[in-house]
Amino acid sequence: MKNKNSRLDAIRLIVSGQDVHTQEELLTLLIQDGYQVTQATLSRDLKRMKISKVANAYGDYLYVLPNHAVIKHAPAAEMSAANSSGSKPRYGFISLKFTGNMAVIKTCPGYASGLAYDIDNLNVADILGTIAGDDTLLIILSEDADRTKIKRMLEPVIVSL
Amino acid sequence: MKNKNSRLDAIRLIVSGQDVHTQEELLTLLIQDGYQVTQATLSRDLKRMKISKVANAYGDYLYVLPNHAVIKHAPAAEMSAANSSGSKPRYGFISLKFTGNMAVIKTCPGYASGLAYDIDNLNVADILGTIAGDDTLLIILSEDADRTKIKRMLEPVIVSL
DNA sequence: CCCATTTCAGAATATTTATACAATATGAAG
DNA sequence: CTTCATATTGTATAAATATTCTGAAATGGG
Repeated sequence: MKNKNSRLDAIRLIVSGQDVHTQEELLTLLIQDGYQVTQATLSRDLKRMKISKVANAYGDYLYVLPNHAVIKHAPAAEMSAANSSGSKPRYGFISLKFTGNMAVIKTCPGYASGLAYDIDNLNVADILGTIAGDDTLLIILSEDADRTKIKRMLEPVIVSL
Repeated sequence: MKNKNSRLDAIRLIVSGQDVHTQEELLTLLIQDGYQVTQATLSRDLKRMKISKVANAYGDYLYVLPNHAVIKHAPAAEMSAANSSGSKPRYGFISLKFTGNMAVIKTCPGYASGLAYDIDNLNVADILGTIAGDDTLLIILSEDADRTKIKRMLEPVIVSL
């Protein structure tokens, strides 16, 4: 409840789940959750996570996670690999589905970005890139990617750590 | 040169084409272009256009256009003035790969959105749309797109390493 | 034309956010 | 165990940004 990483997770969760207008407001919410911080630290946290303040349609300013341009969910998923082994998911992982030469991962709100980062760092040759929304993560595969192999490669990031 | 809409266009152009760190900086650039404004007006303009300030890797805050996942319809003139847009090359470019009817461009962190904007402005008929994340850019190609041709069309906006 | 209404923008200022600085902690290397 | 380096944070404050208040200009009936 008190180390930096858990605080960053908490911020992501709060920002993705409710309207936060100022850093002071976020500060209050975090303190209610038992975190002891100051505005200065929040400023740095938000900078590190690239969370930014943008106007919404009603003229308010809200903090939003990066890449809030939503990636449309793949329509007809033809294959689901969700929790095939019943392992405990990590990073809010919910499901993995393939369609065409893409994979779509659903996560709890706010977690797609962090998971995308981990997947990028796997440096799997058949994963050409990832794009993260708030709770959806699109993975672009190479043309000759093998789905079973991809699933196996992703397992360490999804299940453990 | 002096009405509101032309100013908004000018702001979009500046923000998409170069690094703007503060509203004061943007103010200076606009004044150089012959616009007479103040910081207060810029604050309102940026709010209206949902242009926001985000951290770029290594410490800077930059103003960026809102994330866009624009799928164009009815491609206008056939690559008419495609290369007439005065976009400068983006130095964040890392790699370009094709898969199926898509292309994936990897960039340095934070550069994908700006590059996507430039590519949209190329008005290449075979590029149906782009989706930009932070350091990854997805280009949706028409089914009969010619990869060599696409590469050639993209040359003006990317810098080969 | 005249008045009401709205849009727009500048100056001043309140609010919000970023950072310089100092303190403390952590850990590696000798 | 020291010493040096690095990381993290709070305090205080600087810097940046949003807004209030005001007035000028446009708009639009009647």
